[in-house]
Amino acid sequence: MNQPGESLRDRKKRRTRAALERATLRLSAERGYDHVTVEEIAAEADVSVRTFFNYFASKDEALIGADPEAGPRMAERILAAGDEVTPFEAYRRSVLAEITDELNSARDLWLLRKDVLMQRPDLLVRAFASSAESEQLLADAVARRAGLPESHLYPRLLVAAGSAAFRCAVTRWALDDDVALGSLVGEALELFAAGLAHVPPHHHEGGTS
Amino acid sequence: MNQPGESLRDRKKRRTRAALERATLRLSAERGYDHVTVEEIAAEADVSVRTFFNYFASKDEALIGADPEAGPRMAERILAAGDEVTPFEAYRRSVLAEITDELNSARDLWLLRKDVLMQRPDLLVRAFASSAESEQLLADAVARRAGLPESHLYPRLLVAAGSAAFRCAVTRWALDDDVALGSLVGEALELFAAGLAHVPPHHHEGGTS
DNA sequence: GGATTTTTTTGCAGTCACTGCAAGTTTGCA
DNA sequence: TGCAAACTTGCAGTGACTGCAAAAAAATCC
Repeated sequence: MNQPGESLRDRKKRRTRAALERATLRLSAERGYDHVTVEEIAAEADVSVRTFFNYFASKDEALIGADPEAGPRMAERILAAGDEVTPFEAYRRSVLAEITDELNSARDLWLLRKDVLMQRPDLLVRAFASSAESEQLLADAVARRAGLPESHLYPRLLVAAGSAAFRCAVTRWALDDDVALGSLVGEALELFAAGLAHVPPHHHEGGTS
Repeated sequence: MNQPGESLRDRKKRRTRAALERATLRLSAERGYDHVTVEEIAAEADVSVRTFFNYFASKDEALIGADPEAGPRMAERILAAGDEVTPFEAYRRSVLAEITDELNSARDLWLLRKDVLMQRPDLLVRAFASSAESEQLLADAVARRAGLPESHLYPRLLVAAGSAAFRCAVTRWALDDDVALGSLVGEALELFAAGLAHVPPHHHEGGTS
């Protein structure tokens, strides 16, 4: 009894993971991240505390809810991009694709996340810290794609810039959501592409660019 | 009894802080960051555990040993820069100045730090997370300097890029220290200045590409 | 269907980071 | 010298996180 797509086991795991993520966000948005214990989260999701830690290495990780497959998926996309695009472009597309998918499939979670981050902007930085291994994976992919040695700064820097772009975009987005998160990430990457040396013009007011 | 420079109290505080920082690094380099307890660090520095936490908000923070005055100092420098330089240039100079000073006054600590980070590269990201408030301060300074509204992405992005540059430079530096850390940070900032859109050439002699 | 093997969940005991509070101690200042 | 402010300390407590071994559930085999 093993469907090609998903076994009962896999389905249950997905559901548990999702429940824990949602519980973390719901409770944190409601009464503040550090007024919520893992015990309460686990209770809300109807599993034991120990199970929480089988799914997430830390409370922070549950907050950002990083998909463990996202890293490999993005690396895949970077390497699969045709030779006609630059490494930067390949990376940019993989980031934007990932974010678009994520937002489409879990918009409600991001709204909760926004509430939490508005209360404590520093949590975003902390939560991102857990994605360190993932960064290494992506940097290697970029290096391969760009034909650079592993020791070169560029791949690491590009990936770190992507992280930073996302982080800043979310921070900005949490302030007021006139603009779509996806657009903000795109805008940030655009600034990195063009170079930070020149100050961008500031075409503001509700421009949903 | 109050010298213009430093009171007895100030001197003692500096010494205690330095002792704690050094103890954290020495023990961590020797037997690994998470095989060292705060209790041991405090003992090595001859203070109580409680005092450790009066100086550092977390064990991570002691590892990076961020100078609490560094943020304000850099912000100061950014705002003080003459009008003939761009905001980017003002920021770059403040970063490089800070790093040069830091390396000159605490090179030995950075060598210990290198040992620790070689064992666990992810610690760097985590340690940087504690500098979130400082980032806000710098971003505000950049925004003022560039005449941009606080909501604009650019200032935040520039500061985040600076963090990333430093982070990547240290990571690279920890691999092999043929190159000075200062130069690597400079190089990284250069890449950001020029824009990540084009792949940098890799001027390498032993090119095992 | 039932036996067995593999995976997942759980409870439990323990470690350790970190916090608030209420002394105790040291330094600054008049 | 004596008082006030700043710093240190111990203590008790909370809560994140871990390893381990047993229970429960699901996939596999006959």
